[in-house]
Amino acid sequence: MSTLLLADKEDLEVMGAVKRSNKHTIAKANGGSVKKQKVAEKLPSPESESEPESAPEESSGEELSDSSEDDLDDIPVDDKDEEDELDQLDDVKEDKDADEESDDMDEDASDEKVVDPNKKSSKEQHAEQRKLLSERKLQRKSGIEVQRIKSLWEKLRVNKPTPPKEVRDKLCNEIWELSKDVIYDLVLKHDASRVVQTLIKYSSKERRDLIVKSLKGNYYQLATSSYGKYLLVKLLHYGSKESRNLIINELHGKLRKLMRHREGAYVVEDLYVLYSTSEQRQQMIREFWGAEYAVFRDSGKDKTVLEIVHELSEKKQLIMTNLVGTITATVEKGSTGFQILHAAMREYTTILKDDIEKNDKQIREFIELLTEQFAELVHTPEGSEVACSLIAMANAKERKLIIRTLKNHANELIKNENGNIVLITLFMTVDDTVLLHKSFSTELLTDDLVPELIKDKFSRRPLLYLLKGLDGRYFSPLIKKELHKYEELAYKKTSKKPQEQRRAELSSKALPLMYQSILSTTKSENPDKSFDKLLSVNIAAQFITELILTSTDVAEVNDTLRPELINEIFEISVKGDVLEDFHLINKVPFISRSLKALIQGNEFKWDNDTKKLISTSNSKIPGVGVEFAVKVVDEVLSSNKLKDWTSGQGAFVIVACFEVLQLLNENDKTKELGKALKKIRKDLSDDADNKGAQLLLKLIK
DNA sequence: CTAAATATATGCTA
DNA sequence: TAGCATATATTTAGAA
Repeated sequence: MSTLLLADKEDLEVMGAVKRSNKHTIAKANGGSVKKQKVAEKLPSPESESEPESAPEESSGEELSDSSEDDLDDIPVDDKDEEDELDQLDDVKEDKDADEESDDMDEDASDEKVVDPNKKSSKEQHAEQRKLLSERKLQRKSGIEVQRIKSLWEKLRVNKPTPPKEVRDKLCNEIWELSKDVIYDLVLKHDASRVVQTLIKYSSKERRDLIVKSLKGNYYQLATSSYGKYLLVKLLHYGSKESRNLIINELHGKLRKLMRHREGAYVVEDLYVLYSTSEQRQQMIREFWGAEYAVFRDSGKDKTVLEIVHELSEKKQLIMTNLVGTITATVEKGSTGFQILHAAMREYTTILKDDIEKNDKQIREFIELLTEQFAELVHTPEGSEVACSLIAMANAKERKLIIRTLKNHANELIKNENGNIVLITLFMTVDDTVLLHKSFSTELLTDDLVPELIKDKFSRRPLLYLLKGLDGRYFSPLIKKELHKYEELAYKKTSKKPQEQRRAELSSKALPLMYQSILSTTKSENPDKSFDKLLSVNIAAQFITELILTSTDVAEVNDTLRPELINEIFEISVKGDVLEDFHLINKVPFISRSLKALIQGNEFKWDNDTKKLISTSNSKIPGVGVEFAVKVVDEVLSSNKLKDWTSGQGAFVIVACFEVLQLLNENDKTKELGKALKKIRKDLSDDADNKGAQLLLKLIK
């Protein structure tokens, strides 16, 4: 029943701290799956109604009979009675947790409702029962101590006002004196283990270490206990390196069993994700290789699975069987989201990839096992790696099924740091571009989503891939290498279509959708979703520039969509008074770069060797390049704003225009601009801090 | 492309 | 042991 009785603020603090300390990598990704689940379990939604708290007589024995700990038999009932009076808040939570946890409870609860009106009349019954139970309680192991400790604890844990430190320390010391010899009798009981948790929280390092030592030999039991597991997690959280090491080593060899255990699996997951060093993680994963590694925890140390597998061929079969056994059991248990499992899967996948011909049967089976759960994989780095590798090795039919699963999670997939890589892998490997487009592009490239997607570092990546391929500007060498590996793997068997053709097919379908969605913001009623808000975000503006500079043979884009978008940008960032603070040029420094990019278009680029602008052989894109430069110059000159433009960031825009015009021998315009610039030469030289202005001076010499 | 900035891991000191 | 400093990897910005 109530596994989560211990969920109080302390637990949440632990989780919070934990999340923060891991924000960059795994835990963050994990937050999406495992962690969140747990927190959700612990924090029932406030709106759900609170059940009648006092447990009715009937519900006592049965619900506990399924509990594996004999020690626990009748605790929850009497505890409940007590707790009701002592701490209503907590109990509301607890009862609800209990409901979620066990069906029996639900039934009991609904029974109660019927009885509820009679509650008052049963008061005496209650009193009687309470007496009975407290007698029984005293007979349990260390019963007397438990009673006294608990009453002390009640004083300690009141929250408002929090007891002053001296009082707290005094209470802690008293509790410690009472409990130090009977720790193990306490930790498996739900309320008593809470006492110990509080004790740990307020204790010194030495005392914590003592607690850890006194529980030596009992950690497996603790991990598998519904109540003890929280204590164990607290020990890990507050414990020293040595304590953690002691616990990890004691659990080593039992991890596989723990992973299959309802409670134990969570402890192992926490241990792996939050409380172990990378070396310890490797050690934990090795245990999944097989008995030899479970017994000798250093066996195979500093070696990769592949190295082991290559050493002895008979080991390969054994390790594979062991790995897939644990993985299958855990997946079937419904814990596909566990990160430690993802790590095990990665090991297995590494072996599979090693020889896709010989491992064909296992590959097919593994893919089948995971197809329906694919969305659970993609949020962790390891899981994402597994997902990408499997997609690469899957045949057309399997890919189709995987896509069907992922389609339902397209939004989370593209936004996630690790998930977006999976989407790109799909874009790079699946030949059926019609299916891809239907499953993802039409889902994602909507008026609502696109502005969001292009503002985000991760979610814009798949879109950028469609535009530019694996451009080094947006894809770090590491990621590129990874993606190329999947690509290579995919082309060994399933994928046939030339990469550029695939991307062209996808992007020609996606481009109009992107344009339309971005253009829709110019008509948005909501000021927060307006076009200029979008342009004010650096990476969004950058994306829009890339979009415009992507050449295509889609007529709709060339004839209407692109000109429209260019015009919107022109209206918003070139027209108007550049001296005003709210003008985009002043508000968003990046805009001048975007404009410069548009002025240079695909036709020109800066050559770092000759330190000059040169023409490129790229196909010209209508509306940008010199065409845009002329448009800007005309606007600036005709409205007499040249001086305004050259006095700030805008000067770089004018520089770009001048260079482009000069290079193309557009003599009339160049002369016109040059003349105008010479007129304000003095202003330029006065503006010594403005590097753009100084560049202009050099140009008109 | 390079330099600066930032994030991350690791070691060290009080 | 916590906080700080240092070394190192990765990301981001820069304006000849």
